[in-house]
Amino acid sequence: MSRYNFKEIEKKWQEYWQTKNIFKTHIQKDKKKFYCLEMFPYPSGKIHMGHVRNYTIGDVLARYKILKGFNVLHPMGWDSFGMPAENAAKENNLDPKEWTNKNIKTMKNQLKKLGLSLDWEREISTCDQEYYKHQQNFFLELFDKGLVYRKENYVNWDPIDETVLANEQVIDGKGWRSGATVERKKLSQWFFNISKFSQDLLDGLDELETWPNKVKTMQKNWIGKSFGCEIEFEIEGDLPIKKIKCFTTRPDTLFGFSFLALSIDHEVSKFYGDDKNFLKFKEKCSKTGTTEEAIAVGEKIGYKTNLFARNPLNPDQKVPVYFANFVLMDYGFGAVFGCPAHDQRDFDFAKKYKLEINTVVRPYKENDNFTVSKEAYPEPGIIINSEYLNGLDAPKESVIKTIKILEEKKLGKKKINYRLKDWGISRQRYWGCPIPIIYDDKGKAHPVPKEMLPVKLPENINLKVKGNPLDSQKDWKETTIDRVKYTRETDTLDTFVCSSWYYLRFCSPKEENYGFRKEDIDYWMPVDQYIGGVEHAILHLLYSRFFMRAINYENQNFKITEPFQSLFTQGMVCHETYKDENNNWLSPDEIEKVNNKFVKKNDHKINVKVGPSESMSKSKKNVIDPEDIIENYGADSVRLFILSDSPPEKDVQWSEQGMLSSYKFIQKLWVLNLQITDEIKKKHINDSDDEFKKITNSFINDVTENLSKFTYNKIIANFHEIHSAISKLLQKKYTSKTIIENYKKILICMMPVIPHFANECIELLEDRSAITWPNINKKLLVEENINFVIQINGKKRGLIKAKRNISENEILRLIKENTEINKYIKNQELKKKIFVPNKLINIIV
RNA sequence: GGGCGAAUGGCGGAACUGGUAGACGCGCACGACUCAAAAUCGUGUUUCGCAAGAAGUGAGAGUUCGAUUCUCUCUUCGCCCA
Repeated sequence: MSRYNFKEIEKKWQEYWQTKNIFKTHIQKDKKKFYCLEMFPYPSGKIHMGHVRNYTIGDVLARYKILKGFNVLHPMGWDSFGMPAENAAKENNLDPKEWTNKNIKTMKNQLKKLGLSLDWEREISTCDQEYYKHQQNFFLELFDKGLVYRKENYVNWDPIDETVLANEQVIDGKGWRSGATVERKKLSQWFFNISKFSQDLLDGLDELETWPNKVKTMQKNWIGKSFGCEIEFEIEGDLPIKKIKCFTTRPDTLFGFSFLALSIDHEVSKFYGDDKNFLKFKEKCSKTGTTEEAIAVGEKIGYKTNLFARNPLNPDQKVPVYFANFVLMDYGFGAVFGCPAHDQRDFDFAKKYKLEINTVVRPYKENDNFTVSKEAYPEPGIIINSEYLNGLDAPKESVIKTIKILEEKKLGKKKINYRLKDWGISRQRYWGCPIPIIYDDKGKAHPVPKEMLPVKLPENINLKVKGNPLDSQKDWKETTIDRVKYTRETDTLDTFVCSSWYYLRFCSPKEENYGFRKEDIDYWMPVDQYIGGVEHAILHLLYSRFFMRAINYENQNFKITEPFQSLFTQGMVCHETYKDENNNWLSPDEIEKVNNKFVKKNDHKINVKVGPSESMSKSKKNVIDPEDIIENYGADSVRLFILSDSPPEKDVQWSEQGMLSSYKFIQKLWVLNLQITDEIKKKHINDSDDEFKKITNSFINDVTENLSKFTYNKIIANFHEIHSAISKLLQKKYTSKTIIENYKKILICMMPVIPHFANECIELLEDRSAITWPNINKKLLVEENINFVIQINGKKRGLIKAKRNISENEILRLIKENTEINKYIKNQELKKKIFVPNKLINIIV
């Protein structure tokens, strides 16, 4: 019997799809569209198992929708700007562009070997000037709309490499490459005014019914809407500052006020520029780190000014004003009022500087004499020691009431605050999209005239210079327009900008004059199903949602505001980890199993410690190369395995045995296929065609249902079930018509998962009827004979085979006849019986 | 510290609105084929028990005729934010 030759057959179909341009898409107004998009990869060199999983999940859906008759847009491209290219180029003396394009070529080949239903004619690459010129144009559009601005902002500065570091490049306060202590440095940078859309981005989440709740909650928290009040404190002291504004969500605790804390960057700080002690304090603050986390964990320290703030609700009370390291300039107004009794951070601060701790909220269970002693009480309760606020339910009633009082006295006003900060888009790097801005000799920023776009990234430049390479590229940096000299902006755009609109570009990948054509957007958008890793739950998705709004702002380019109708976040691919006796990581191909023990290959004396299964990563050496697997087992087997063991949203454990078993299963299906084609040639008289039909029908039903619910792992179980069901069926005799008809339907159901195999088998059937997703016959799903469950006192005591819609009395009669079951009831009083039609009866005795 | 989620055999995981717990796969055991092994096929596989039977979905309670599913308390783990 011939084995299934996956190499030959997969190659055959992949060539067929390519040469016949099967997956090429264009607008067909008479057909329903379906836009299936997976997050495009960064061309790092080779595809990894995470890609295989992501793109297989998407491909199953895309192929299913094609079979369902949709006009499916399923594109792929490359998120090709970014630091790895620049780093690799620096290390190996290469051109980032060459390095990137080489990787793209390799990875494209690998993706093709997976047999994905992609329209490669729509391929885009963000480092391509045909792509980024439109991005520069969008930047200028947003600039014109006032959604782009420049301001001074702090960055992580590596003083040795003279470069700006991203947050993830700062490890324990040190530069990842140089090891130098990272400094805070102020740079003038460009920002997108995303915070203008805070409320809109929050409201939009409600529309996204099919997004995972987890992602929506994460976005909600990130936007961080809080309801509170802006209070102006009167200041006493010898400075020209007479008022300081501050935002609080708990104005109701004002009677517990005991200090006012300011950020070291607050405008008041400029009056302390000559104060040596303050400068020392400021330096100490910058050492504790700038991230919010570092501040939360680190010691709370303060610097006492000679100023005092008056309590607006209690004007006789004056409290000291401090600079404190835990107050951030970005949030509120860079000033917070301290209420130690009801905020742990304020409490710690008050203890340290021996400030008053006045209890103004008591727990519901306590009486009015309650005082805070060992730790702050931030929970809800009843207001005490606060004159006219006493007795109010805090914070529910008390906050609203206090704001009302403050507003009446013109001391403050209601305010909604958002945690979401504007999006800093300047990156001091070479390998990114140039920002289309030029500066005149006075340093004023001007947009590059649109007809001069794109601002091309210069090639063949020296990356080994310190700082931003573009900065030292004089002939590029200096430019003359209309005989006026300008210098170019040397920062490039955050690569998140590139991925914020690529889904629009896929609709019109070849359009030259603008980023997209309205007609294309109106037809294809929104993305019906977006699939990717949960690690992009906040930034990428939020930025994309912002970008749609920003492009649409002031000129309605298109109707929709949300780019991704549905979102699916898949889990990671994990693998066991291995270490030798010296705790060095070992890769799976460096070990083997001998006598039930893992030992090192080539040296069986070395025992291998098996660690927990963790997400595949090069550093832990627990990676499996998809290319090797495809080479050895074929694409269909890999696709089958990557879907089989776990639900797509959860992590999946890679297992060599599981992989092998998927491969074997395809071989088994092939054997079955040969049997069937053989059977078709014989001319039987029908034995029981209905049974074949029925089994096929319920299989179609199961697969269709599992497709719609994304429970792809259960589809693989369905495949196994149908395989064993048909194997049994073939022992009976059927007409070839029955077999062809039903078997073809089964193969069609397999097409989304194992397309090469299923297409080959269908071709061998030599049946001319159309290939479309089979319909489900609802009537055939109803079983005539059922297993009726008999429970005595809630315990299962037996099954009775019965006809559908059997009556209660009939079942009771059958129970009486059944000695096995009857023995549990005999001689006992019948108290109650519960009858669930077609399911069970529970008899209580 | 806050938010969200999860916990089911030796392992990955099924179980529709509360109604037969353990589908399907891996692993394991036994059998067939073979001189033998691999491959393949077949049978079995929650635990205890020879059996009848009993127990059983992280722990403890509650609602219910009936709970993996609903409610409460706790434990552990994961993710995100701080």
